[in-house]
Amino acid sequence: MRQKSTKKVVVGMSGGVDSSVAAYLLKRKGYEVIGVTMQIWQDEEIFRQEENGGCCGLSAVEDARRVASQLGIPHYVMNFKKEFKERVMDYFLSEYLAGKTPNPCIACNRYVKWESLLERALGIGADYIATGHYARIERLPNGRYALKTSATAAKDQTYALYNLTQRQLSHTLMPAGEYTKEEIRKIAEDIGLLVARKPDSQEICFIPDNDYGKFISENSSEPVKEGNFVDEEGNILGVHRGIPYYTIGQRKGLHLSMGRPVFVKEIRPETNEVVISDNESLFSHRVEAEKLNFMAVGELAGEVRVMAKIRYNHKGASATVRMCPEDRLECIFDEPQRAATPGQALVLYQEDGCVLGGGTIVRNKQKK
RNA sequence: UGGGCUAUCGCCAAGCGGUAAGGCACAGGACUUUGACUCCUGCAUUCGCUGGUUCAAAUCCAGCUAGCCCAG
Repeated sequence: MRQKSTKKVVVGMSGGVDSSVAAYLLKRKGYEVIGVTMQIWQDEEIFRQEENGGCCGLSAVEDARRVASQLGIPHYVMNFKKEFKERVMDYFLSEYLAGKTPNPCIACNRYVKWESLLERALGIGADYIATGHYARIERLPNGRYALKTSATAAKDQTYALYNLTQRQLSHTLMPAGEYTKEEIRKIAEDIGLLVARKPDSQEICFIPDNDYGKFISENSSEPVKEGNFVDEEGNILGVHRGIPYYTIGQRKGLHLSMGRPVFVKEIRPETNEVVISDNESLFSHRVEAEKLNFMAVGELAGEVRVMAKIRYNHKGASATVRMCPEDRLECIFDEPQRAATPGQALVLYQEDGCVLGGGTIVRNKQKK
């Protein structure tokens, strides 16, 4: 008798298991669920039929539609290609050309899913949007909303969501965060979802062959130019294929036979140089971040002890953070971390597993 | 055109008469729902070329070729 006003939820359905089960769980809880699949980059014209027997983009829509029908919920396809192109792909290209290493999933979450999709959902009268992300949303005693690591530490996606605002969080549901991946698949099996066994997605969706360099060369307005590999003393070691082909810490694909493994230490877009070093000199205690977003707190006061991640697959390491000039944040790790990379996100966690906040890693000032 | 040295996988490099180490690079796979990293597997029937000695040669001998060095 409690649900006289049923809440309406738009679930972003990718056609995968997680979002499919998320839709199911919400429906079971009594929400009015609407399935929406976002059309973001898929270009129906150019999918390779011979090789795969079908385009992943189209099958995503198809899968989502069939799941929705199985669940008995309406399903719509919404076009977000423009938003995706501008906020994710263009950003991706310009960052790489600037010698940085962006995380497009974070941009996509922030701008496409939680800006465009959320606003459109609210526009059609929904109270929330929901996704299949493995994360939980909590209302803290201080009144703020914060993401909390999912029930499974092994499958936690809060890192890619640190940028969400309070308003966005207050209109978001993430039912998958209460379960482990295994449990989600089990649920899918139990209710007979045809996507139960569908493999997890991987790699960046708009670069199916995973060849970043090629994608950037073909899609950027600026030419990708060869340049020099240099060592830390400035000696020229060889010729590189163009800055977008490299990222900090990278070993493979350098084609440098030095007799010992060597890695990318630094990328210098000003001189089009890629600096090479050994593994040891990739470690550093200090990471600086900008474009901050705070979640569990409104602002950072003084020094705060946190667990910090510098990449998606980072287990996290304890550190102390504090604000520094120009709205930047300084993070000093107890133990030096390997290959902190400009463009990647620095995400901070409190002891309770809530996301304190995060930002984008900037180039460390060279201290001579 | 006198002397000396060296020629082993793309690079470096073991081997010294008994039937081709290793490292780097590279390729494939695993891991990973960003890039990386990491891990696993693969990678010279052949040792500059041509002959010779030997049961047996990358290993010894001769010639040739190439490179380096010293003399010129």
